[in-house]
Amino acid sequence: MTISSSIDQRVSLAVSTVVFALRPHPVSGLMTLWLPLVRRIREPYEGQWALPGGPLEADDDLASSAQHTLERTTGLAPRYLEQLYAFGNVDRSPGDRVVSIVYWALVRQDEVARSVDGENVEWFVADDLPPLAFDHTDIVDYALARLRAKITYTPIAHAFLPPEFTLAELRAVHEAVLRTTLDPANFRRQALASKTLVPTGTCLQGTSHRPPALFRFEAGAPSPAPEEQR
Amino acid sequence: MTISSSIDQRVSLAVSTVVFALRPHPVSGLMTLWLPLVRRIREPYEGQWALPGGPLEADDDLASSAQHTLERTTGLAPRYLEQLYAFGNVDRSPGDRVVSIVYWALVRQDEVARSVDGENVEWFVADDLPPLAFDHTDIVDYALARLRAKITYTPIAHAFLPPEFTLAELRAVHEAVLRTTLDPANFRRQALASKTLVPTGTCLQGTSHRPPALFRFEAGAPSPAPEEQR
DNA sequence: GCGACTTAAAGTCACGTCAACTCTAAGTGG
DNA sequence: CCACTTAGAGTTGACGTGACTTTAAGTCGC
Repeated sequence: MTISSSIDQRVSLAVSTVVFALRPHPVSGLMTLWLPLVRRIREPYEGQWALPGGPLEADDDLASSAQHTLERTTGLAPRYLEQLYAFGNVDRSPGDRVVSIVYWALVRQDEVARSVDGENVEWFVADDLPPLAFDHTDIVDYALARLRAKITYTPIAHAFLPPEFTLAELRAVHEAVLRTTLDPANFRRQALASKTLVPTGTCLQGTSHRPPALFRFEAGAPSPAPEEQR
Repeated sequence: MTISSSIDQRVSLAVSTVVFALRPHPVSGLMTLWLPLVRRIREPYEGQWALPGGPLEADDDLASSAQHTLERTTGLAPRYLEQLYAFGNVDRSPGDRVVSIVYWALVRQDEVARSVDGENVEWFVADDLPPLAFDHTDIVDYALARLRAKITYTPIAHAFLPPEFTLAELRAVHEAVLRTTLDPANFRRQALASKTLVPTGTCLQGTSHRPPALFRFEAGAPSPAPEEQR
């Protein structure tokens, strides 16, 4: 950056977001990762599905711009937002060059309901997407890999959950994201060892069978600064 | 990105690089991380040190642009280059807004010699820098953290070394980067267990005392794609 | 009210990894 | 030939983890 000179040729700077949410799979009924896509209303790739995003806004930081654009196009307000990568290859977009700074985000289930807008926003199963515009398929694959890697060593799963939750619910999130089954006893052990869980002291009532204890996440900044990446 | 519109307000897109090399510390003589800085010749921050970089080049991908700019300003051709982060807060630069896509790079010792250009490029000890222009101090701190994290779980240390090297040399790189001493026996064990080291069969001759075996790194793509991040 | 059933939560055990340390190998120099 | 130095192999104990077992605490059916 140092020597900053203005851009002469046509280069657009865009901000897009890969948003993940958990919903039951339509066929299997299992909890599955979904993400919202926006139908393009102009060339190139008119009519195809693409990640929600838009041009960088003048008065907004990068993350704010991602949030605002997301709010405007899909009505979503994610609980977790982190920069993913900057994609800027010359040939990634026909016509003018576009450099996209891509974020990835997590939203709670109940947020999903607020988002169903018009016909131009739709949710898809993350591992079974239609062909996407631009290089967005690669971007989603990368975001999926990041999510799956990061959930194993950071407490981001809580972004999918309500403030209070049981260990079984937390485990269900991990199982859905990672597409595996996890041993309940072992999961409990290492979840408690991580020290980020605080027992509320209360138990979830009204369940059949033994009532599970409720937990809360330690009040720590869940906002991902550059520093905390790996 | 999806809806690409051109940038109307003054927004510059720059590409900068944090370059690391290993040289002996001037006082202690220990191997230490150094990095090249460029003296700014215009406002803002005229006269101050800043990361090498420049505006995104029209016909280059992001990484290529970083490489070319680096070559032009410092004469360096790094052996490892990976995207670090995109910095784009509104207030990070006085005057026109600058979004910087920052890379980090590793160069071999012998590359350092080729780089000493004019008075406007100088090498500094990475952990003891003068005040830098813009938010470049934060950027360097972040890059340092990334390097130190990544060297523990990826074989990037070879970017500092000649094609053939001994385990002691490899360990010296790790020790210099992490600023610790490492147990030679344990380091050997896990270095060999990682399967990325190939013994050349030969030993380094001419040393006092027992000659150490020489190793080579497995011929694998050391180019960092988005995929291989953590 | 009692047993069958289900999930929560704690405990056990074998295995693999790793840090700390010791021991042997293979050279050099006096 | 011995002292010295580094390379490299081996040993041990602590710890984390996967697979599994056991006990706790509730509901439901009869």
